[in-house]
Amino acid sequence: MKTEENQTSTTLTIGQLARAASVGVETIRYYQRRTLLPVPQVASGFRTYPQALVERIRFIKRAQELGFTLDEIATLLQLEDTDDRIAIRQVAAARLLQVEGKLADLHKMQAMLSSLILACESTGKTKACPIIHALADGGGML
Amino acid sequence: MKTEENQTSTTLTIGQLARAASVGVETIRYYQRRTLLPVPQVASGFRTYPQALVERIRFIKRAQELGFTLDEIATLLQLEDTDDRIAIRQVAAARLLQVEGKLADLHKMQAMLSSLILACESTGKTKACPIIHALADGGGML
DNA sequence: ATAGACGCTGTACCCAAGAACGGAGTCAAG
DNA sequence: CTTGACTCCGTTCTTGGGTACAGCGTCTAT
Repeated sequence: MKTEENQTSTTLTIGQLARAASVGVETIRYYQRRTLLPVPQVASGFRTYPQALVERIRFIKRAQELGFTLDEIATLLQLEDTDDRIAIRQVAAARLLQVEGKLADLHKMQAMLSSLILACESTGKTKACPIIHALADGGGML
Repeated sequence: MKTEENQTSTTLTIGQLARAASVGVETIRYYQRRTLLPVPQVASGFRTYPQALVERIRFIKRAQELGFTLDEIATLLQLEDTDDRIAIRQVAAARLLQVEGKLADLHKMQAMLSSLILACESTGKTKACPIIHALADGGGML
């Protein structure tokens, strides 16, 4: 019988936890170093991890998908317990602002790139390539 | 009389070049290592840089503002001489695709964050904070 | 009892684009 | 001739989020 199915079933080894949460073992250790995850103190031999940590890791991963940094996520995890809605919203709002700033930057880049490509396609070879030209002396657009 | 104004006026020291192009001296050396900039071979004492390099550095900086990596910029600088429009457009188009991919990601993040913040503001304290809740069990949105 | 699969600790490495530093050489002015 | 500013060269540090070892200990099935 395999270790996997035997083990009291309420606790996991780090490898089982990693597989259950679809991350690498090294990732868990890294989160422990960052104190995003607790390090169970068991002293004898190997550590045993409660299954609740699977959800905690998923929390972290979902927050990352929304662009939160691990530092911000650490804050959110602390706020999770206190249910301090205002502080939680502040973290989320700060993140939203960053996202919107980045969006604005990228929209500008998109506009310039696509217009330069278009200009390059429709310009005859008599003139210098508009893309290079724009970069070389940034005539107003940049 | 200061060194600055004396110096044959067609060439610059690395520090003057850096100031003229609004970058740090270290940045110029870094670009030299990356071969984005030539290293003038002068042998005796200090190197002297032609003023044309100011424009070359500005080219690099403008391209960076459009999100090109230094590797892509190195390619563009090579293509500048050959005027190979098709290759230039390929580089620009590849960059545009990346920008658009990132834009799509950020739009999703923005939508989720703003709806979560709104939900959190309008939810009474009887229920768990929707932001935390969404991260904790990702009910469909994530 | 032993092989092989895991776990533990600590350290180093990856990416980009520089920034920062230390020690030595050089140059111009007073 | 000394001072101060600059240059050169090489090396290390930074940020974020991990990954990859190396060298050991431990657990478990056979």
